[in-house]
Amino acid sequence: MTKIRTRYAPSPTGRMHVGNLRSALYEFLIAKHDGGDFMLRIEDTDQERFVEGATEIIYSTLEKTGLIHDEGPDKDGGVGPYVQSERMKTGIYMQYAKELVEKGEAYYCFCDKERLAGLKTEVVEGKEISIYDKHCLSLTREEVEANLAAGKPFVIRQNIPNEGRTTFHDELYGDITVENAELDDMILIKSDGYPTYNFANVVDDHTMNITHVVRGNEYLSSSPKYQRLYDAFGWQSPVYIHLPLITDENHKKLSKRSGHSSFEDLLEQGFVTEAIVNYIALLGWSPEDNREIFTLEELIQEFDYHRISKSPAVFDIVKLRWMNGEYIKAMDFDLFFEMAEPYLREVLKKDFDLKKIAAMVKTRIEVFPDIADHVDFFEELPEYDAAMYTHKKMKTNSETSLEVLKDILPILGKQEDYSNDGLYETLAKYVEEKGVKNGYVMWPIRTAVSGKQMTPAGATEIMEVLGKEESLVRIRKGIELLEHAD
RNA sequence: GGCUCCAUGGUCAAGCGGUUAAGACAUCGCCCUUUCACGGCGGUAACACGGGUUCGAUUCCCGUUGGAGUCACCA
Repeated sequence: MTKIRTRYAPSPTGRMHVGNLRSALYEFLIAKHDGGDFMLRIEDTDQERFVEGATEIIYSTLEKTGLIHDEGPDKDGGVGPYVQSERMKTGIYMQYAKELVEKGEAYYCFCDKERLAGLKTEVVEGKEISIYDKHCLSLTREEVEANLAAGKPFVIRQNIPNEGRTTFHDELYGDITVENAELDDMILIKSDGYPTYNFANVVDDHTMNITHVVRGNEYLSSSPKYQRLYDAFGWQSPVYIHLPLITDENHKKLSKRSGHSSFEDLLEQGFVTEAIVNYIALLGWSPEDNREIFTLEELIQEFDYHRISKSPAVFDIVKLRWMNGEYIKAMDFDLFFEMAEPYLREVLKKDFDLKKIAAMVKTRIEVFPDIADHVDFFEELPEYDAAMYTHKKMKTNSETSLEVLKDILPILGKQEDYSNDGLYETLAKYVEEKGVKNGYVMWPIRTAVSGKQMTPAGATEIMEVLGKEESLVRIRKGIELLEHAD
């Protein structure tokens, strides 16, 4: 059995879409699970769509996610990716295209844009399709030579007969057959001399000895054309694995409009790389057991492409959030603090013990930006309503709270030890003397020092962070508020 | 519209002829608790429809319906 060789073949047109990231991940996993090789090939044959810096985004994304390619032309002493515009310089694509022309499997076409536009037909409102009419196929060899000699712009088209049918095999979807008449004579070489994606893809996959072509199933319908290309060359076609689409909540192909369609979007929204990779791995694939949390290493171990699903999967940001929360909870504290600090500093300008606050918040957030809502009250006591002092279960209301706060104010005023433990001890004593439930006194205090319905910690922990002075100020404010209630 | 693919709860999904049809997210309730969250326990919720095949269909076949993808000198 030969080694599995897969490739990720993105075009540098912007940020890395999660659909593409998943393709890259599966291509990587399929190869690695089998001890094979994973290649990277930059498909930059479209000069118009090329986006400055997009190639760098691809590199950095793959590096961050750990999807490191194995092989490629030497570049600065390292393993570079294959780059089509570089390969183009060797004339490889044109050479192969001409081979097909010789075989009668392709032909020169000199039709201009206007003529092509005339071929378009509107099939349903707003949608138009165009099938080339093989006009230039009838050109004689002499006519072609003459046109070429005259420097007339040309493209090279694949010659697909109008008769018969073409079948290809997909590992997941099985045999798929289409009528040749349904297939358009697609362009192989563009008038600027560059190959089209379709053609470069076939030539490169073959010359790079790719054994498993893994791609999104939006390519399913053009695969018969690829198959005909392999057949025309007399090449053995690779194993095809078409991946189910990732859709948005409306079951449409995930697009930029969803706002979280790219890896970079997700990072900016406070997701961690490992959680993103983990979640994406599970969109369209599931392990034999019910496990959901996987490291990349574990995925390599478990990934069996036969278990890839055939139906599209909705990208569920809510579940990703949950998973991200799991990763944050499991994260080493120092690393967590490093990542959380910028978010903390954004809302906390005063001199707080950020580590203590970070620890409070670690198990309660799903993504880093959640931090702000949890901790903003430390910076400044928010406006709040006296009704907040009423808690059914704690059996508290404005009156009981006022009484407790008034009782406790002098006690806390004398208190020197403002550590969580020290404060708790003092308050516990008061609770005991009074013969009430913990919450009966903790609730009003917590409310007074935070002004919030929910906080990341209890009353004493909050006071510890706030310090004596600020704690007392806030309790006095609470008393004032309650006295002027009604 | 042609062609192609897909079809188990709201979402991700297990299942591959006989099951009380798993599990996770979300949702709801209870417990825990110095509030909320975390955690624990439990509940609601699914085989699109119609024909076959079979002793028996969620599972196999056909059709219907529904959804998606695709139909460029873009990838």
